[in-house]
Amino acid sequence: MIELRHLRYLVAVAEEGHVTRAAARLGIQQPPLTRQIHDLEAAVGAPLFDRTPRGVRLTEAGEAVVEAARTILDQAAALPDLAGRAARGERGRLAVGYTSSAAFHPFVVREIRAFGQAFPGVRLVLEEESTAELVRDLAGGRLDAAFLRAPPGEAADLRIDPLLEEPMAAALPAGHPLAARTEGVALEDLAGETFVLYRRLAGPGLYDAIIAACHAAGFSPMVGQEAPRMPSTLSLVAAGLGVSLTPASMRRLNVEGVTLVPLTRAHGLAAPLLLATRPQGSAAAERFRGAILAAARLET
Amino acid sequence: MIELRHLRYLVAVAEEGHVTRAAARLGIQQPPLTRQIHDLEAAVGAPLFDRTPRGVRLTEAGEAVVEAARTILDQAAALPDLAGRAARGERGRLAVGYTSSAAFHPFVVREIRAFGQAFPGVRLVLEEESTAELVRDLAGGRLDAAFLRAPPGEAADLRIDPLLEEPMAAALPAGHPLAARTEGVALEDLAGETFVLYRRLAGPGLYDAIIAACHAAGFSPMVGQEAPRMPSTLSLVAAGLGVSLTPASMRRLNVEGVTLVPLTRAHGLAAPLLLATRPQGSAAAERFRGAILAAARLET
DNA sequence: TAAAAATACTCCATAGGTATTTTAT
DNA sequence: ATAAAATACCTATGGAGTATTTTTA
Repeated sequence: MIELRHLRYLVAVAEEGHVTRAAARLGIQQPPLTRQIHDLEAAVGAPLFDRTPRGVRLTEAGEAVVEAARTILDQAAALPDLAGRAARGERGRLAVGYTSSAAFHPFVVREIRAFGQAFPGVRLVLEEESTAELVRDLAGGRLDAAFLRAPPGEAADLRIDPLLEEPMAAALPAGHPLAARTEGVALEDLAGETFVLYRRLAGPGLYDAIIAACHAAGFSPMVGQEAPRMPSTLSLVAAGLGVSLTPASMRRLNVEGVTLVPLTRAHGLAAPLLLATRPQGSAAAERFRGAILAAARLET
Repeated sequence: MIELRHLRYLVAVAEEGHVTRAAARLGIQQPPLTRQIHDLEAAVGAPLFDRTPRGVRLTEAGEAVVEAARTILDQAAALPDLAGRAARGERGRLAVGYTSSAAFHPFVVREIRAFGQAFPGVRLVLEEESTAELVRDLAGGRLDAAFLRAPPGEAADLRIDPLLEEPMAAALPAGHPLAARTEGVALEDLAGETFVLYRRLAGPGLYDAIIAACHAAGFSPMVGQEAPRMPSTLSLVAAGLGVSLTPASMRRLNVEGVTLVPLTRAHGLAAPLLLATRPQGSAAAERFRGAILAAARLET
């Protein structure tokens, strides 16, 4: 059975061109070294050295094997470093998910990119999914981290870290009388409007927060249409089916026929950005969480 | 010190997810296997497995190391095959030289290409040099084989194998009266012409053979110009400085202003093609020589 | 509590050491 | 004649075996 020891000895003898000198360099005696070289020759099935009275010289088979042995030894020598970097989360795979509404948040985009550049050894896998799917995939281990807009209900023991509180904006059809009010509209101004809302599939979220804020503003919103995803909400607004309330960062979507106006007097309504991770996640996941939390702290 | 044994054991445990089962598969007992895995973890500086009451599971460091270990083990397992193929001359480096006049011989071109395709593991290095340089480089070990046009003098114990006898052709300037004689010219027809000859730097060769053939044909050629390389000979003919005699395969050069006409009645004048090799050359060189000699035997 | 890994020790195979012979120039 | 590799034989390190304890879901 070939061992790395054989390869180390082979390389030493090849470099010295001399079994006795190589033995000295290896800190062993000549006879055992000779024996190991013979064992290796038997294992590879070909003579590796031509013996001369002044030393030894590599055969062609020897040349080929030494070359291969060097790369093998280098790879083996790199194992501790490799293991250390994997353990420190500097390499591996990191699957990050986000809801459609988080996808347009500049913070999310910027920080994912920054992490990828800081740790090129980590292969980033990105998934845009619904909140329910994100939670399921996190619990199932298919995701390591997810950016959410609202805390999932009694979610399978996930760590939820609040990152940012983003102001809301009113999404109005282009021709709407309030669309010209670039300085902002108050929530009260929308009383009497028909609302198009993003309907989360599981647990309380933005939907309920909006209803509650409207009540705080003194009216009960009329909900005309529910959309399964945040971007479709804006499409429905563009189609004139009503107005909506979205995180301000949705401005990035630039949907034609929709104007986003800042929401003044929001009655506590805001769009939180959350990071969900599994407790004791992978090292890369821990590193990611640390980087994201630090960035969020800087942001506020 | 990490040995391949450690890596073999690591892979087995990783595949079984179970130290005891892996030990059975490896034909050893569980405690020594546990010990070897611990030794590897110490050498690598990171835990490779998470221990559970139902077995073990790779850590991220473990994943990374197992992946690297697999490629290392594959490379080590390939060593015997590698050595065997190197010993049989199916891989390595082969430096082949040829004189400028052999470079245009279809046999040389074809057989070098055929060898390269038959043994893709052999890196072919080609050199076009003067005969003297070829002989020197062969002796110095910088070349493994060389195609020559004439045997070198008392050359440093090289093996010389005659390959082919190629007919000669008369190289005439385009406007020359004999250039129209496509059926061929006799050597005698060239009596009285001025000759441009390829002057070999060392030893007797084509030059002397031509002089001798002319004498046999009953005249003493007038040598007007000597060229250092076969192709330049044709340039000088094109420039109208005389006629020349070259191997028929020089037709391939297609020098403008020069017509090559077959030489009938050559008085024994022919251009031999020779292969020079070192005795006890490399395995690849021996293989090459064998292939070339076999091809030459088929040719005639 | 049960299955598996870890520990403690014992043994022996083999890497390595010592002495000497053989080989090739 | 000489330097180096090969052979013969011995020693002892450490890989493997046996028995037992510890761990954790």
